[in-house]
Amino acid sequence: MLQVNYIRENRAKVLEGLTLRNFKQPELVDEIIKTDEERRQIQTSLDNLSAIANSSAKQIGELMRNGKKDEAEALKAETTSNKELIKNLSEDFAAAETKLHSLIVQLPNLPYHLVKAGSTPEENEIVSVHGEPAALGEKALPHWELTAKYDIIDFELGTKITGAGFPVYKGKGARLQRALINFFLDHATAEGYREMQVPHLVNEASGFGTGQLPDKEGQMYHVGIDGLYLIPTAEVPVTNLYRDVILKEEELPVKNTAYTPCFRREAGSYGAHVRGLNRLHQFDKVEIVQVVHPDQSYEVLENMSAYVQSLLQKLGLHYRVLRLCAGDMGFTAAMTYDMEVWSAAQQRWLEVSSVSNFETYQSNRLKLRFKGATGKTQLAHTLNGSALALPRIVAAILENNQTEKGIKIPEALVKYTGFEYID
RNA sequence: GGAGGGAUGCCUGAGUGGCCGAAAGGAACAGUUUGCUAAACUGUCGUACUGGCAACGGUACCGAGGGUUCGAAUCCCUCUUCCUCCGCCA
Repeated sequence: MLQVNYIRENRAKVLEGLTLRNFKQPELVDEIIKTDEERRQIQTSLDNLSAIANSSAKQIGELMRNGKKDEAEALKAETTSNKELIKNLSEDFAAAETKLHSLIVQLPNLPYHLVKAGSTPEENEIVSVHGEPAALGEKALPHWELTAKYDIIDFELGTKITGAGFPVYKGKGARLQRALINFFLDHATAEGYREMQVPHLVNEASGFGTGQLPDKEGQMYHVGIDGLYLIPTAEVPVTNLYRDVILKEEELPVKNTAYTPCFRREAGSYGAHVRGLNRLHQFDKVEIVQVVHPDQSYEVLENMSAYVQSLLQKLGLHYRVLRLCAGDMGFTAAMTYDMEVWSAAQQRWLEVSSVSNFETYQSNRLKLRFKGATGKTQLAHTLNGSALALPRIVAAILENNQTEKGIKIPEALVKYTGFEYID
């Protein structure tokens, strides 16, 4: 959520940023400024009236203590008339705040200056490409055939238990999942992230804090009876750990990592592109999250990107790094790098990680601040990234590493799987 | 699930209708003193909105939301959460 004061003082910049994003309702900005103006006017009147009421109440107390009952009663009568006014103004004030909030929540984050205009995935910038595509013969199979061939992932079985998009991992398939989770977690820990285990269901306040609510309401599974949501990513619980927290400056940067399953409704996406492991309703992911000093957040973003890339390199995957264009970025991000691995059998790039700097967009919602040497509290910057999301990594490993002898497990992973081939 | 007891500032903890944005102690920070460390002494020490060029003010907040009252940390209602006991259970 953008800060009202910032919007008020930087109207032109805000509009410019929104335009870059192709934001459809720039008129919201002026509406926000206008509502804020009203809000402040009401507050001024309300504060003045309250000040009078407070001093009257004090006087009445004074008079009572001195036994001047008549005078006290007279003053009481006078004050009563103010009450109605204060009550009305308070209601107006609350209404203005609610309105302001509901408006400001509709504005996405502003893109960082390096982010280019654009609205479609095709307009994303390719920052770099690493490795070579695996050279596969004519007989190369897509992963959904490989998983059936080696009986390691069962999509139909999952359908019976739950529905489409909830696969069952079997034997070496299950073991591969566990190996990847440990591999990612071990590396994150070595990189200085603290491993956390967090709830997989979150309340509404948490959903709001990281920006899933109210924007992406329909993307999350909702446990209505308890008012809870299944997490679409560990970002939600891990970042919300710091909701309503004022950190000491020396506690920064905060670096946490967590493995969680992720649940996404993915309403309305069907077809060839979502076959197999390409898009699931439940999948596993290791996430890295940082809370940092505003001066450092872009440096940290680069570090996180480099870290994620180091994982892809260790797994021997051909990948590329994209800087998302303004219109393709998530609502809450100021800058995002996507990492995509090459799926040799499908002949397409698969997104396996998204690393973003949210600047103060989340921290403003979360009230996540730090107190600096000057004693001033200010909003921290938050960042997070997948490191990594499993299904598409699995898809790429299966497809790119298929051989006559079976699926060859990447060298770095063998000590985690305990086997070299899936056959 | 049932019964009872709590929730106050960074921490401990006082406060049961006005003089309380909140005692006291501790921690932390700054300074004085000191050969160094320690101790002692002095000062600072919540958040947010808002008025003002500033100096300096105003308002709100004592788990959350409502209510009573001229006036609420204090009384009433609802909710959340923690603790103790009972029941159930991985």
